[in-house]
Amino acid sequence: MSKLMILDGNSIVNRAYYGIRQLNAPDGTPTNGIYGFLAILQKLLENQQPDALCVAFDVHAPTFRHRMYSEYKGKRKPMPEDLVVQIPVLKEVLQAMGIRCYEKAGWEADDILGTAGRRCEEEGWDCLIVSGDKDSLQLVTETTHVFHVKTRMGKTEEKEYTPALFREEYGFDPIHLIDLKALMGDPSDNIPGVPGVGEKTATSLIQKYLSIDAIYRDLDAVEATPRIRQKLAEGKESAYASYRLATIVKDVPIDFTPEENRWSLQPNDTLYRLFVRVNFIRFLDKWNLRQAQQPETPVQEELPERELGKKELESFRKRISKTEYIATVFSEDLKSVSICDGESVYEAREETLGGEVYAEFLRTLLSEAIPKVTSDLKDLIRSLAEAGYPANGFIFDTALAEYLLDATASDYAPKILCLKYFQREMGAAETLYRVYPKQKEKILAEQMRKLYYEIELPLCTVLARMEQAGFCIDRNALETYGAGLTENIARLQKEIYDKAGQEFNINSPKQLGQVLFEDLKIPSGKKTKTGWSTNAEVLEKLRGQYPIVQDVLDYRMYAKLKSTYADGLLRALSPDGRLHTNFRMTVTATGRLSSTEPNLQNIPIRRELGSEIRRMFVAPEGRVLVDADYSQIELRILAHISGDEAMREAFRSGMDFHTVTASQVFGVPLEQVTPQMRSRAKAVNFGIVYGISAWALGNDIGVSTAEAKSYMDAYYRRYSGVRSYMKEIVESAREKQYVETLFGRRRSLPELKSSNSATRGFGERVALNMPIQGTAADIIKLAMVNIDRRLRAQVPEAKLLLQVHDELIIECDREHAQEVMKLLKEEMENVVYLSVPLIVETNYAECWADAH
DNA sequence: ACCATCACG
DNA sequence: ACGTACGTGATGGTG
Repeated sequence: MSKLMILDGNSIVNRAYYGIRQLNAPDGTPTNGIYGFLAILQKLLENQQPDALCVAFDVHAPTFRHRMYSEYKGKRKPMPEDLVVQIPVLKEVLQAMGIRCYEKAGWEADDILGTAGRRCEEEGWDCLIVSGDKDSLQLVTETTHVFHVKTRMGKTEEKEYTPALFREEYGFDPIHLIDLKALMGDPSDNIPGVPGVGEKTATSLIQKYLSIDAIYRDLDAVEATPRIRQKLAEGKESAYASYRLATIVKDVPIDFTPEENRWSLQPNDTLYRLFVRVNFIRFLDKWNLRQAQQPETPVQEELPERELGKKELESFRKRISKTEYIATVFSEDLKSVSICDGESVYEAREETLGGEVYAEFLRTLLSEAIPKVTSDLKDLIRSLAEAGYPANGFIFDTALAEYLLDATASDYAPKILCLKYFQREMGAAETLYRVYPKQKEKILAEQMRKLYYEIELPLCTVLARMEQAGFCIDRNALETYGAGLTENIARLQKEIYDKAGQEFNINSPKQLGQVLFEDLKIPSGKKTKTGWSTNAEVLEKLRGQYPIVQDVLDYRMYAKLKSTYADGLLRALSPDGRLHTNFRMTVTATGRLSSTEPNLQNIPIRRELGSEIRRMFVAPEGRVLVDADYSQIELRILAHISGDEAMREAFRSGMDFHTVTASQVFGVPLEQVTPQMRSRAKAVNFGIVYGISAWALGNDIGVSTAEAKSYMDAYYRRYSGVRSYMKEIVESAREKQYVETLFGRRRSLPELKSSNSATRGFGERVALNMPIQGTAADIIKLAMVNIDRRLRAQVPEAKLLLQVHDELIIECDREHAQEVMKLLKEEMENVVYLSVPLIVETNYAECWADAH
């Protein structure tokens, strides 16, 4: 049998809009509703594979229901403005996809869904109604199912309602949903129902009597309290009116046949251009859309492409040494490179030219004299260095540039940039050649020259060297440590099975939740999302009362250390006995680096057992590790940019900042600050940096929201400059749609325009946090560039190994340790002058644990 | 592919 | 009435 799928357009786009984060087209118009709609549609197409497809929309006009009942509100609250503007674009997209949209003045989308369902039944089709609205469940029959989509706690839940499933949940047939609504009403639509009868009463009445007709046929026989019977009697008219309002119409006068909606996706140029325009690159790939024709206004013909032969090499060398710049794109194995000089695209291959000639060609190409643009420069420098080629003359990295221009984009590959800048596709080398001048102009116009040319670009070389150097690991010690963990895991596993009286997979939160909170009936295992929450915060509270919970906590700790660290790091260890991480420069929204394969920025330290792992991060014989870390850099930056004199003074005094804060917030002399007061003050300080709410703070330190609020009020009284700064930065962000660091790094904040209060709240917290976290990132990056330069001149054997956001680790010969510590402290503390001192603590030892 | 969890600053 | 810290990455389980 054929199947038609019909979507309730307004309700799905609403779910989509609230379900995903803010998203904008390059021209700044919001697109999250459309994107979410298409994401839902794409998933549905994959799972349901309908033969026919269409969408129903509400029309903004009074319906027969309004005429029937003047108070009728129609669908819920008005659509937010930044979703309203997306609807025409969504319809444009649907049209380009060849999907029919139905709407009819005087009826709601629900009525069109009902009509579609009936016509399908008449024609012998199955029908699947997709909606985020429960009203349409009254339409469920054996052949018409309702696919209900809802978003809860940030995730989407989907359910396909059959008559059986509906009965299971409600206890009566789908058609009687109308009777239920007739009794209980619907405040959001202003359907009155029977005053005084709520959901519970209404549900049990309908379960027993099925319909309002049956109830009113013999009201005196209805089993209910006299009071309820009285309400029912008084509300009879209202109930029948509500019944009519709640009934979905199944014969809207529209032309509709399932047949006319037969559908499969036909890629076409209009759709392609539309997706490029709104930057839906993901769907281009997912739906295999390719440019079919040349764009109507071609930018320029694509450049001719040819392979370089041996004989041409000499003249080619001369040619490129005279051009202003060229773009180069290397294959991953470096065995070929394509080059664009603005007139042609050339391909040089080791295979054709021969190893010797190709190598010689590369050496020329990589000289300082030939200015080159590329993408992912840091990775290229590292690959080239590992193959024995020094890389010189790279003047621009398009991915890195775009990261400064748009820090929250997810992909900076040439292909993506090409679509973004030229709305078409071309070869990678040609893309880089053409994108470079445009990006450079923007970088300069946005005052990012220093950030780009003096921090990010030079940092590529520094990071490439750090990755290549790698961190030396004591393999034997790590293996022994891992074996110790294994023993403990086995012991705890046995213990847990014993106490639970059954065997199960402790690593499965689902099974664990089942065992703890259902089988063992441990109480207050509240907090559900997709089941029981079993995280450390929850278990911590039950630990004292239930020995098995303590075992689970221990088990978790050992299992984590074993899988991620002991086994994970050993797996990543190179034959040279070192861990070579990959620093990623274009990932974070704030300007920080990230570290992968392996991540060396999250090696344990907070707990004793975990921090043992840092003993296995060592210096080779005769060498030491020098560790330097900024003390309270983020709070110092806050003191600087907020201009708060009290806070600045606290840092200038050189005393422990959290203690000073505690003394001021709790109004006691410094020497009377207790450890608990200090720790609470510390939490408040952190909260301020993150963009605090009293609720979250209270939750974090285990006091009531009211108490947390009193701390915050005291904090703001004492540091009033911080409060006014926080106000100002959010205001400025709202106005400019972005925030920036001291060095001019930006993060755009479309979230602040959202009509969704949660999204807006997020935007506000980001506005508070990004300038602080980002400035700290800028500062340490600049320090790294300077340190690297000085080390190479002054202590060439010393090597930077690792950066962990506010910490640097260097490996050097033991006899240079003092000199390196001095150099680090000097460079890090004086990299920039703020209104408060930057303080760096240094230390050295043979392993990371002792050096920190 | 996505979630829950947990490691870090 | 709701939903709540900021920024990351790796792992094992699950559908």
